[in-house]
Order: sequence, then C-alpha cells, then structure tokens
Amino acid sequence: MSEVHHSDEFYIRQKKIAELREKGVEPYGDKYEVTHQAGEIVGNFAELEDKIVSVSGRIVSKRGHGKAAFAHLQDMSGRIQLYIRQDRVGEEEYSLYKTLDVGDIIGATGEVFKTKTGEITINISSFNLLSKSLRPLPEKWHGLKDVELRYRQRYVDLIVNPAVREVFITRSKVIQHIREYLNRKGFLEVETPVMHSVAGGASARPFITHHNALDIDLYLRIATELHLKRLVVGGIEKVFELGRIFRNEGISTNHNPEFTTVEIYQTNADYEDMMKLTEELVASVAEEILGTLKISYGGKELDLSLPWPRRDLLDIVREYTGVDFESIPDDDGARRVALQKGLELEGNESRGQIIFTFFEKFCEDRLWGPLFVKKYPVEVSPLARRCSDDPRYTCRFETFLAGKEIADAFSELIDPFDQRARFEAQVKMRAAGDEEAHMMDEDFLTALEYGMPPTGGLGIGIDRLIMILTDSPSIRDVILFPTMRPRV
RNA sequence: GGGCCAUUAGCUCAGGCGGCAGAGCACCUGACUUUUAAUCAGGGUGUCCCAGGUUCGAGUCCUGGAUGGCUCACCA
Repeated sequence: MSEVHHSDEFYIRQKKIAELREKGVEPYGDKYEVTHQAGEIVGNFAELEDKIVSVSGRIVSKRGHGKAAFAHLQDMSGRIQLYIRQDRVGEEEYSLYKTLDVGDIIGATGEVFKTKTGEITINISSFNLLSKSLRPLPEKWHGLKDVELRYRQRYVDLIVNPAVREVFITRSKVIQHIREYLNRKGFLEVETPVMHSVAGGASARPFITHHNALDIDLYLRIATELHLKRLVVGGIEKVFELGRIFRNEGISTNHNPEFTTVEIYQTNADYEDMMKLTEELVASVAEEILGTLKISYGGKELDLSLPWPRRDLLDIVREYTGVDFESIPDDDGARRVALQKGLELEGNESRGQIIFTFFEKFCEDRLWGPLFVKKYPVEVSPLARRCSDDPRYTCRFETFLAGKEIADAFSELIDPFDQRARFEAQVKMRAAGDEEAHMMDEDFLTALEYGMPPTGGLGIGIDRLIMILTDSPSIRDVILFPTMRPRV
C-alpha cells in the first residue's frame, strides 16, 4: 500500500473488502482453530479418510465449475486440495467463496476424501476468510524469477517458490545441528558484544556507528574472536558463539556485508584438534541433514568422507607456481620472485605476505577440496601461535570445500609479548595505509597478561557452508534478506 | 570501483531495417456439480527503468543516469 501506482486488481480487491464488510464479513480475521497441517493430511490419508479436519493457509490456485469448485491451499507443510460445492455449504457461503482470490488466507473445515483422479482433498463444510490479499501473486507456471524482486520481496519468493523455503529450512537445521553437536561436546554457547570500541579478530574494514549518550563511535564487530578468547582467559574452557558479523567490503556471490560465523575455542587443544573438529562437525551435519557424505556442488562431486587431506601451504605454492620459498629466505628475494611473476608491489612487502599472495593469486581458485591448507606465514596471521619447528610460520589452517574457504583456525597465540609485537606490526601497516590491518587492543593484551591456557580456535563461515550443503550458487540464496541498495 | 549484460502488462517473456504496443498466465464478464497448467465464449488492464538528443516519427539509434545480475579487484 506504500506504492503510488496500483494495479487495477488492487482496486478490485479493495472494493471486495468494502463489500465483505457491508455483509458483516471481517476480511482480517482472528485465529482459526486448526487440527492438521496440509502435509500431515496428505501423508496420513489411510487414518484420516472421512475424518473431519481443519486447516488454514493461503489459496494458491482456484478452479471453478459452476456450482462446485476446487482450490489448493498452502501452509508451511505443503499443499492440499479443497473441494467445495454449493449444495453442501449453501448459496450464501458459496457466493462468498467465489469472491475469494488466489493469495487470500483462509481457514477451512471438512472431510478428507480422494477425488476420482486420486488426489487427497478436503470436502469443505465451512470456511473463514482470515486475511484478504490485495496484490496478485506471480504467475503459476514460472513463479517469481526476477532475482532482484526475489531478494527485495522475499515474502513473495517464499510463497511461490517452494524450493526457497526448503533452503531456509535446511539452513535452520544445519545451525541447529551445529549447536547441538557443540552442546553435546560440552561447549558453552555465549553472546558477546556486537558493538566494539576496537574492531579486531580479522583483517577487514568495519562499519562505524555512534553512541549518543557516551558520544563515542563504535564499530560493528568484524569477528567474535577476541571476546571469546577473553572468556577462555576467564576459565570458560570450551566456548562457542554463533553470531552475525559485519564487514564493510564489496558484495559478490560469496560475500554479504553481514554474515554468520560460528567461532569455537577449546583449551588444551591445538590446530590439529581443530582440524578433526572441523571435518567431524561438517561431516556429521552432511550425514544428518543430507543423509550422505557424497554431495555435489554446481554439478561437481564433493566427497566429504573422513579424513580430509592436509597439506602445507608452501607445498601447494610450490606445486602450482614452481616457486620453492624454502630456498628464498629473505624479503628481497621474495619480492624479486614476485616481480618475475608479474605481481605489483609497493616495495615493503615481507616474504610472508608474498607467499600468502602467491597462494591467493595462483593457487586458491584451483583447490576444490575438501582440503586443509596449513602453516600460514606469521605476517598474515597476527593471532596465531608460531610453529615450534619454524617461527616464520603459524599453526594455522584454512579449510576449502567446493573451492570456497569455509573455515579459518589456529593454535591460539597466548604469549602476550609476542601478541603485542604482532599488534604493533599491524598498527604500523595500518599507519602505512592498510585499512584492513588490525588495531591495537590493549584490553585484550591485558587479558593475555593474566595468562591464557593453550587453546585451539576455529571459525566457520556458516553461510558458505550452507551454500555448499544446499548447492546454492550465490550467498544471497542462503540469506533471507541480503543487503541491497534501497529503492528510491 | 572496472568490464559485460539486463530492464516492455501484476508475473514469465516476444517485439528484423525507426512506422498504430504483443503473447501466455493472472484479472474482468458469462457458461459449467470430481477439476488439477480445468475447459468454453468474450474483454488488453502499459510512465516500454529515468533524463536528454537525433529524426517527420524512437520500445528500437546516440549520450548521460538509476537499479540489478555475472565477472574482476578486496575479503570469509
């Protein structure tokens, strides 16, 4: 009703509302006592045949035959056919039925039977209009295809495209399963602040907001990491948070400005333990919800059978680029190789940054997975513990599924001296113009100075995981209301 | 932010070369008591995304803009 421009149909239905009210029929009714869901009746015909049932839902199709008529009613469980005849309900009720439009929400009561053609149907003895629909629904053959309208008006998408509802039901089940899995293993679910005075825990640009009473700018969180690690310091030895985070970055089929992660921390664990947790968690989700470990994404097979391969990042770089960074020990040498490979440099890049760039530019899009890539350079991993055998690398891994990075994890850095040095290096990069470099977080350092136990930490991108599990090509297909430019 | 593409009825779409704006579904009028993409007879309901320009004449050609999709860049 906010639009200035209405279809004729809108006015026709408005007029119907006035006529209904004249006859004493309220077009926006109170709740209707329901005994069954549509899907329940269709699935239990043997028990329910000839029984009286009450259902409610939206009329999604109508077929009139003079003094009798058919319609389909849709509720959350599915659709069921309704049959109504004038000699059953009377002329007045039948003429009221005839004024109903596709899209109206009604409650209906009658006996369950099967038509000549074998469809399970309710023979209506009475019905109530519960909510009059003013706007016509999209067409029944093709549904709603316009992706812009599907995202902007997800409610219409959900009404007419049943597969969309299935995706979001699966999403809910996946999250539910993750929560139960972690609860079963003794992890405590917590909620930490969304508004941060220091945005940390990831390399990303934050959104900025303002608190009026305190008169301070606050950042929307870009990760839950640093607060969860404070809780580990506080003695919460197994903890997780399923939460929305916000990154002020571009939008693509793999990126939405707000998205959901689960971050998991466990003391007396290391990144090897986190690999096991990752693969077991994802495999159990697939097994439980899809019933198989052999799934396909975009027409390509993805076998989630355990264990998943583990490979050193440096080995992968060597395989795909032919460059062995083991034999290039210093920054200068690394920069020379980078220039040879056609990379544009600013001149102050470190060896570790260049190795990581090689991985991202020349390797990442060729990985299909499942695969754990481990041992990331310390320069690009400011919160991860150094490998004991080589301090230039960290006990960090990323998990690739169907070519997408879906998890990032490490043995946590618990040494407050090293952590301070890492932050200082980041702050320097920030001062040099890197807007995604980490900020100094003194309170987090204070927490580490109280002593943090050895801990394994893991973050999983829930939206991407659900894309893979539902074979969805765009992250917007698994987010109910993806970020869109507002309409003028 | 760059590149490519799209935008025509409520929805899904067609509209060679510049010449009266089209189809199916939906909707409206009527017929029809087990249909199911119901059927039959009749009816076109429009800011052709917006603003300029070229032209006797623009949905169509040109310029600029808006929104969206894909893609590259950045990130997860």
